[in-house]
Amino acid sequence: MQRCCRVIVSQPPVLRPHKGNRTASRFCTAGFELPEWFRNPKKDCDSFDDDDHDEFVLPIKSDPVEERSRGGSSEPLSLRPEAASHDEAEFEADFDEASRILTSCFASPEAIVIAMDCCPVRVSDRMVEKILKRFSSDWVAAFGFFMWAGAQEGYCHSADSYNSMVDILGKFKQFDLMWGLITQMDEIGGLVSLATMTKVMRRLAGASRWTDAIDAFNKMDRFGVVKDTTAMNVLLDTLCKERSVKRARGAFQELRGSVPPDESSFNTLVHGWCKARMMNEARDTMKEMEEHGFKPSVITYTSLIEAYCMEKDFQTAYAILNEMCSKGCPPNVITYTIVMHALGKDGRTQEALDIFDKVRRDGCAPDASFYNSLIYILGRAGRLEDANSVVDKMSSTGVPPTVATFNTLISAACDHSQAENALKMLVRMEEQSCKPDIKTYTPLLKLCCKRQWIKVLRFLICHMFRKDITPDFSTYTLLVTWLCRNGKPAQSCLFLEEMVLKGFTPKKETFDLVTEKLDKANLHSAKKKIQLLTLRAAAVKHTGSPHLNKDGAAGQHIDILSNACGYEP
DNA sequence: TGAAGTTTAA
Repeated sequence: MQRCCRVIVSQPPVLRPHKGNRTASRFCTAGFELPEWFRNPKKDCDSFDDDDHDEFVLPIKSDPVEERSRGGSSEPLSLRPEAASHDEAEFEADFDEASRILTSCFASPEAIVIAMDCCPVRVSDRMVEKILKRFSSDWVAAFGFFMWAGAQEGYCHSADSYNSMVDILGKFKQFDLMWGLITQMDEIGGLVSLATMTKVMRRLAGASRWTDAIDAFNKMDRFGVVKDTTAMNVLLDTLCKERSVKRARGAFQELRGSVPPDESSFNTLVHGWCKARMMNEARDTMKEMEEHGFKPSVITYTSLIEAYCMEKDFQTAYAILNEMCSKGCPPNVITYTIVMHALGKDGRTQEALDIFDKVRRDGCAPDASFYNSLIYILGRAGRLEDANSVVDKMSSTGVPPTVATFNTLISAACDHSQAENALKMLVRMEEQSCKPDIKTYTPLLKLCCKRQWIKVLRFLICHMFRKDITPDFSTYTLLVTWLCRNGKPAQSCLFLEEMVLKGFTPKKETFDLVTEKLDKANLHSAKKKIQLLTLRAAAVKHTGSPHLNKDGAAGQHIDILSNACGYEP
């Protein structure tokens, strides 16, 4: 029913059964294995004392994060703040238990339903929401749990839970299952809303199924969702954001007779043209907007300015700024952020800082994004001290730093090889109860891969999991490619396999790179596995499932994959 | 996430 394959990455393969986990068999090789907490994050990190060659030592003895991760301090390893009550403790225990089961490799959502049936987890809306969030990058786990929960007595999924599930299935292009769920929501009655259809349209368009997205809009009244201006604007925005402004225009022309456009409809289209750098069309849409009695607003002009900034045509951008002032439509903090940021990115640091002064002179209140952009510019110019002092300035002016503030500082520190400062920032985030996201970790992970700091890499992945953050497609790609480029092809393989197991389809270049490096390192059996993994990835793309299925091609490849390495599934 | 702006990144 369940099985799990590991890539064997060295010669000869050393088969080491996984200690203490009944559900996931795991095999590894000398030197490196994906740590236990990679699969089962709630377990302690116990693998820091591996004998990796690792030049980097975490710098500060008193670093609370490090101490905790080693599990060696007097402070107990706490995965979360003290449970507030008995109920809370029970909830957390249930969550851990469900996570433990779902972290194993399962053949299908149905297999998860069977496994979950033996587990005394109490279902609630909150539990479902939390599990779906935690497993939002593993649709089989998420959907298996969702189905199991929905079958529990006395529990019915909320509209929000359905919407989250719809979104996850859409993200992994499981459109048949997604529509099945919509039908179910409709049959229960009244659960399909514009929020649901928004997710459907965005996921379809995101998968380049623009026509399907338009069809979804057209048939949404069948589910009781009104095709009004708001709904039309969602469709237009979706098509524009997903690289099809021309289809947006087409849909707009078709719908405008029955659905009255508003200012947003036009601004969405103008922004779409600007994003596509089709400035004539953008200006035409602005004219049309005026014909409909809507005056171009600060949003409209800002879209234009952004497009010219992207083209590095600062001359025109400045001209529009002046035009705005003369038309009585002054730029706001967003407009200035765009201009300042583009200047900074283009290396015109002083000009960018002049904008900062202008904003202060104009009495336009900077917000967090504006400050974050300033931090980015200073960091990029190597002025890390100044960048750090902006944070103090923010706090003193009542604009608290955000995740992006810290992420930007971490990224700047990493870019300037200040790993210690970057890691300290991670601690500071914790102190300030600022929840990291995936972007917090990417620069750090990249730096570790570049420097071959395998232990720190593990530490970070452990840290991520404690925060309920799982690698996404680009993080996996980053790990695989950077480890590979920096003399760690074997380790890179493990992440590549993990990636495929999670249902991501790596790019061909990623496979090619890994194969080439394995070849050079004479890791023949690993290369063979990667080639089989390529087939598996192709099967995933074809069947949409990374997991075994009764008749699908993926299943066969797994068998080959297992047999080829000489261990039992 | 979603009518405009900030952090990663090939």
